[in-house]
Amino acid sequence: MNATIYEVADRAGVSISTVSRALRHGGRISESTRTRVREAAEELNYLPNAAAQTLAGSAVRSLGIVLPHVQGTYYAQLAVGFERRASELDHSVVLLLVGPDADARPAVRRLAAQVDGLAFMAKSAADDSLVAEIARRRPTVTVARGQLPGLPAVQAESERAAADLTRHLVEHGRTRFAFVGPIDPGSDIAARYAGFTRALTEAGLEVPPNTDLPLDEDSGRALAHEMVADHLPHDAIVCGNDEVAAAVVYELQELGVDVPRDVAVVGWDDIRLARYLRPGLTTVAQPVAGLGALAAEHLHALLAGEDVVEMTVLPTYLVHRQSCGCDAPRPSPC
Amino acid sequence: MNATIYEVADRAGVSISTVSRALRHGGRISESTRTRVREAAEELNYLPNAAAQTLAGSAVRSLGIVLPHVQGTYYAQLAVGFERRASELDHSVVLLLVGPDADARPAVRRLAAQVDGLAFMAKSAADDSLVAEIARRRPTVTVARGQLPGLPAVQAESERAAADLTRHLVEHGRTRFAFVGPIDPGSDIAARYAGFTRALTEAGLEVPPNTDLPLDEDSGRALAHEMVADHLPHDAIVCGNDEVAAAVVYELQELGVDVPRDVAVVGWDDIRLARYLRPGLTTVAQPVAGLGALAAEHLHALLAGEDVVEMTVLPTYLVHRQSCGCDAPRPSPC
DNA sequence: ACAAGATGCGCAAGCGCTTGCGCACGTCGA
DNA sequence: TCGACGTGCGCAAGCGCTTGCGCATCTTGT
Repeated sequence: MNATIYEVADRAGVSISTVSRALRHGGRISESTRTRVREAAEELNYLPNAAAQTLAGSAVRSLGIVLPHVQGTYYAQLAVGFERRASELDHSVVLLLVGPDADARPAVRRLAAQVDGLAFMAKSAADDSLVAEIARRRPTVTVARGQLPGLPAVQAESERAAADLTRHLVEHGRTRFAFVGPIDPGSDIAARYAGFTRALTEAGLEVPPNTDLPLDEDSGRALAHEMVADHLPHDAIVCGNDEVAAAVVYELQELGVDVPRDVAVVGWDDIRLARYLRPGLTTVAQPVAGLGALAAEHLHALLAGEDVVEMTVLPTYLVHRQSCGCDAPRPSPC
Repeated sequence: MNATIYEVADRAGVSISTVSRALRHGGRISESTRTRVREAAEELNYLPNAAAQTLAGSAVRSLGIVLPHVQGTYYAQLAVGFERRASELDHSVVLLLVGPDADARPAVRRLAAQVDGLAFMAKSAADDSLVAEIARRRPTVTVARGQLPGLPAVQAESERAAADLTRHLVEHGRTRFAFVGPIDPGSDIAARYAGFTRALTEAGLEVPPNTDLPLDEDSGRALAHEMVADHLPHDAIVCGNDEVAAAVVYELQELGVDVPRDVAVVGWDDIRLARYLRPGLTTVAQPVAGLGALAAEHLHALLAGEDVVEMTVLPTYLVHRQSCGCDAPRPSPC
């Protein structure tokens, strides 16, 4: 294991420069030498040391991606989209998951030392000051986490979709709303909450206080129980993601509440299983993998010295199923 | 951006050795010098070049993980489990996703050059010969993909759980079975199919031919339609994962079939949404993140020169919900 | 047959860092 | 007062590789 270029050179009876050239962009090497070198490399299980290659200037670029290690498919899709595009662009990707309570600083710094550019995804993984610190030393983009001055950001349209979604529920005759999700300023969810309140205000409805519940299934279950205990104070629940919405729906049903008749529930993300719930979950589809891919592209451009637009917003769209009160799947927004 | 240790040394008025020592395991440096160096580093936004550090012998170990870039939460959990443990053990993790038709070889080789050890997850990402080739040059473990001679493998118990699951359905009075999933020799799914056939044989029931359908939702939908067209040739469907099972259930219901009365359907993986389906999906829970974590641990041990047991099998357990015919959730296996 | 160019290869510098060794001081015990 | 240590730091080697440059050797045109 771990043969070096010297051993390969020895075995092939050439110099290390020849080995290097033979194994790479192959300029000016005779065919016979090249074969000899290749064979020697093969016999020794030679694998060039990537650190040395990098140091010596050959571009083995790698990109880092940091995200919270929460459950759910959202972050996974982000990572997948990023990796796919990064691979196509010939970058390798280093993955860093950050727990909610862990101190991200040392880990993120180590990552930054290791990669040529980084993408910070979602608010929770690293705070703004950390991101700004890193951005001073490496090309950096943010994804779905609001904008920092001077940094390219990519995110999905949220405010308008949330307003549309809320308006749709208003059109179904709903009047007593609740919103489930933690509202970090600058986050995606905050933008959705803004759209939510705007639509309600425009409809002349009361804007409920922000519940500020975390986005997990326990919240959903708890909310359902609370609602039933309070004799259904709401007739429409806008959830921060589909997992929570699923939990709310399920638990309401268990407690004998009819969804959507008594309470409409909508989610966000359009996870794959949203369509298999009964009622089908009305939700907002986001181009999650697209966000990841775009982040990779921006990093690539940044590394190539190109300028990158500061803010990219990808479109989202409503997916009407039944949990909002629609009878059947509809092909297009009402 | 990208200040070097030389510039820091200049600015602090010391030699590069002092900078290196001051910023690291700080042996034998006066406090005043150390502060001066730190300040200089800070002002220059200095980040040590990881490639150089690696080359010079300081252990910045990184582990690679290669998996198919299929949808679903299974691989995401594997990756998360791996990353968490690897981080704890002070390894960074490089992620490589391989498409089903893409040629994995060059990408995997590049990855191998870049990391100190690799984990291959699931059969589809890289074939045995590739894995064997890489294993000759780097410590390697396989996860949920069967065993290769000489390589540590970790996987979840499959055969027995599949047999238990099948037997459970037999106890519910089911007699006409089908199995959904591609049966690559040596794969997890193959082991499950083996358990499935064993249980049927032991029960004196007919073993259906292997449908060998891919594990996606289209397969599920197609199967449902086919079954209805054929007047329900099966009364129990054992699916290779929960996503397929969800699709089968949904589509059967759409076609007016009662699940589980007319047809029982069970899945595998216990994805989070399995419990929110109606009927709740009976399935097999696997310690997926645990598999990933274990792989990271094994790699860590291998790099430390320790021996690692060749095969580790993690326990799985049945999760009884209603889609098998059970009336209500049960706390423990029947 | 000979200069001019093409071809094949080796030399050596250098990428940014870590670390063993040794030198110059300062401190202490006798 | 002097030798024996301890402390703080610099020197320089070396990690494994890439690549510009230059030197032979071979090919080609005339």
